[in-house]
Amino acid sequence: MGADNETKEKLIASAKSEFMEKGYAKASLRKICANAGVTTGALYFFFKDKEDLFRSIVERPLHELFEILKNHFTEDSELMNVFDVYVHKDGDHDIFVQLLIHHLYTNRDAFLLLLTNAQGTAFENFMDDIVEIIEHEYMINAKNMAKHTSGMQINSYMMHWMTHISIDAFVHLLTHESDEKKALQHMSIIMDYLVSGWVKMILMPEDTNTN
Amino acid sequence: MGADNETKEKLIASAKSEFMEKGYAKASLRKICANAGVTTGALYFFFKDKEDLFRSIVERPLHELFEILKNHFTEDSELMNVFDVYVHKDGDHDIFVQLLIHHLYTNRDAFLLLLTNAQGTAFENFMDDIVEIIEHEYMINAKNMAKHTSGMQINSYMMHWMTHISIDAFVHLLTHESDEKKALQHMSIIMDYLVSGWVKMILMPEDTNTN
Amino acid sequence: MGADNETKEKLIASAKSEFMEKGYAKASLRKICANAGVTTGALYFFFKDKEDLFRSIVERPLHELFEILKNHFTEDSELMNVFDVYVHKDGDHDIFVQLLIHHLYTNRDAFLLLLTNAQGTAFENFMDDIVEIIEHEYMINAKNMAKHTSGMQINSYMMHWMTHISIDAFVHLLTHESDEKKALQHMSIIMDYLVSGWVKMILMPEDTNTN
Amino acid sequence: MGADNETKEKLIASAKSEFMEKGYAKASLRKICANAGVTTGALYFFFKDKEDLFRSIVERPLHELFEILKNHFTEDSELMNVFDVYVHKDGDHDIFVQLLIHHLYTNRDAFLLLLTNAQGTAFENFMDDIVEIIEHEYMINAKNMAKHTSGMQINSYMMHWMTHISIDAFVHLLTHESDEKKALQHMSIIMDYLVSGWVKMILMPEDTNTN
DNA sequence: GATGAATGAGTGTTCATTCAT
DNA sequence: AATGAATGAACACTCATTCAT
Repeated sequence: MGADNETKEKLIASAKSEFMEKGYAKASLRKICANAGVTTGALYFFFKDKEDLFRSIVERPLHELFEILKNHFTEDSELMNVFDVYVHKDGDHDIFVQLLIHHLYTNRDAFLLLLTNAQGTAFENFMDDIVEIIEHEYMINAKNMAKHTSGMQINSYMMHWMTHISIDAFVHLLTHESDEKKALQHMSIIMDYLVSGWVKMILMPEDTNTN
Repeated sequence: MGADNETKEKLIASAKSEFMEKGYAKASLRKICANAGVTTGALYFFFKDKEDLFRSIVERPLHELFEILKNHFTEDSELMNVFDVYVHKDGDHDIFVQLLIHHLYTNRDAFLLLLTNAQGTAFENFMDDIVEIIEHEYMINAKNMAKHTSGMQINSYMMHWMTHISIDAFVHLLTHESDEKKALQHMSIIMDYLVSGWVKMILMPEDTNTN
Repeated sequence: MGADNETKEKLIASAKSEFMEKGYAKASLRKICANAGVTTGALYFFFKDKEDLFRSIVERPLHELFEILKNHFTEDSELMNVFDVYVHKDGDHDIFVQLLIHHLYTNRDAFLLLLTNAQGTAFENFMDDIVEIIEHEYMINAKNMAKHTSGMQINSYMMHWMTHISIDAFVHLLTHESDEKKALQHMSIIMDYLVSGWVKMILMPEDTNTN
Repeated sequence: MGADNETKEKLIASAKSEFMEKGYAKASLRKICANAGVTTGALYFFFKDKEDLFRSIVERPLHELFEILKNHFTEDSELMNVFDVYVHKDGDHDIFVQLLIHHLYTNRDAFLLLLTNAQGTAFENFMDDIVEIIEHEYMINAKNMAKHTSGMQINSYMMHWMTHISIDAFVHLLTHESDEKKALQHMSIIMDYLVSGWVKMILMPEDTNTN
């Protein structure tokens, strides 16, 4: 683990570019090996199979992403910010976003792979999974809000969509802006817009008719 | 002879579900034929090749979508609505959205295919293409706005992102809400939010430093 | 038979050019039908199978060729000309060659097909067959000659080769000279050369060692 | 590792006989593999594709043939022999023919493949190519001859035909005489006959009318 | 006479994977 | 730690042919 094998590194580098270029399903292990200058047998010494190779590329960045998310969401009352502009502790939230973006950009290859070339792997629904997790966290707070606002209930489609575009904002950044500094500037503007959305759209008048 | 061929219909139905399940690239023509209860040769009587089979499913709905877009965007000053809330002719725009959603929902299978399972076909960048077209239309008006607003210029990242989430709003609807009526209700809310975004985010202070 | 069917004619014309272009084996019945503007079923109304279609093109010219050869070789002592220059009745032989060439050129398509694109059909050894037939005729006379020339025997390899290049002279003509008149002029020169070969090379000293 | 691979040898042997029997186009890779006792995948480990397999069989013998031809034709004044019987250095020419025949017979399989079963490969016009090359060499000398013979010009059809049957003489040998020793004896006789043809037929009276 | 539809076996080729060495 | 060889199933696609209508 300390002295990582050179062949393994070459294989991973070669795999990254092949997966990026062709997508997981159409990527050829033969070509990955050929470009790494080794034979197919070598690959199978280091990796169980094709999927394991893919996993090896994205696993650590992904794990660390979940760590970052976990840390953020377990800080009490943290999520209130999102809905309650008055108590919006800008600093805290900004630090989280900054951390997130930094992590995404230092592992940009891996995340681009996950987001756009993972069809056929166990990670093919990566973005949906993240959305689901985040949405669940947000939901707790949304329910609190609804409880304190008479005659209003959660509009769950909007909950879902807002979560979706919130995550998607990061994805779009990663795929369209290669400079991390600019990415942060963009995200600052976008965050304000997203917060306004959370405030405006999450609640709707109670309606017994709505299924 | 008058009536459309039954085998062809069965093949298309079988293809739809195979493409949906596996994606274009991993879909097996053998399985499509087997599920349709015919041999592989039969498929090639009706379709030139795999891509032609895919195209047969999405072509007409796609063509009609472009017709709808073309009609909308060639109506003069139409696009001003998006930026200028005062002259927002709600009715007109609503009719357009209604038409669009109706078209998307009456051809839901085809559009889901196009949006999520077209990797490997000529349509694999379908959404990006649409975004590009729409963005180009919006850009004309954005430039007009910028001209009349001293000290401000277009923030092109926001232009792009707003276009992206505007289109994505329809995509999300299609993939998450199966009921057309509810889809319309959702979209009405979302549209207001999107308009607010166009107004707030498209322009930024002129800055000669920004590249 | 009198009023030959138009579709059949079109099929034959289309088949000719497809066979010519691709050779028998790689020719596609589908394409032949498509170019003739009919469906595959129509072809099978007129022809038993692929080989029958090919046969229909070459059969009559081939049959007539054999008639011409038969007529020529059953005229008594005819072949002596070839070996005995003193009794070489130039006129007769020239008329035969003229007739032969005329037949070959009026059915050039068919013979080119037979000679260069019949691989895979019953006619694939067409030229060898002709060589064998002619050689058999020549052999009778060669044996006569040998009988009257003491100490000499037939060199059967040369018999075969001379027959081969004699036939091949016509083939080369057909494939390299499109003008019938010039073909005749060439053949006149060639014939003299061939006759000299027959005279010089067919007999060799008797040798009991030769197997 | 040192010794050539056994499977590869078996595949080549199997391929030779399949190509010989069916011709290139109709030869089945599956049957070649089955007869070699391996699976189709194995073939693709050693050869890029069907054509590469064919090439592997004929490439070396073909290359060496061209070497032999090149060496022969770059010896100065060598070609004059063919036309000028007085300076005909029998010995030299005989050595060349001997070499040629030896090469053809030690690689008989490959050349039979090239000559009779290469339709569909890059080598399908092999004989025509050789004829063209040789004819070009001969033409240089023929033009010299014509220059020194007043009132005479080259009969280019005869040039071409003589080259053709000269090459064809070797082809006929290869296809009809399996014994190399006898082949040499035959060729000795044939060569004399061919030389007489070159002398007699290549020139014709100048005629401004001939196109 | 001819069509339109369908068959079923065949093609060359690529793939992820395995394993003795 | 890595190679070279081989597997066997799968792939998209083409073919000559058949046959009810």
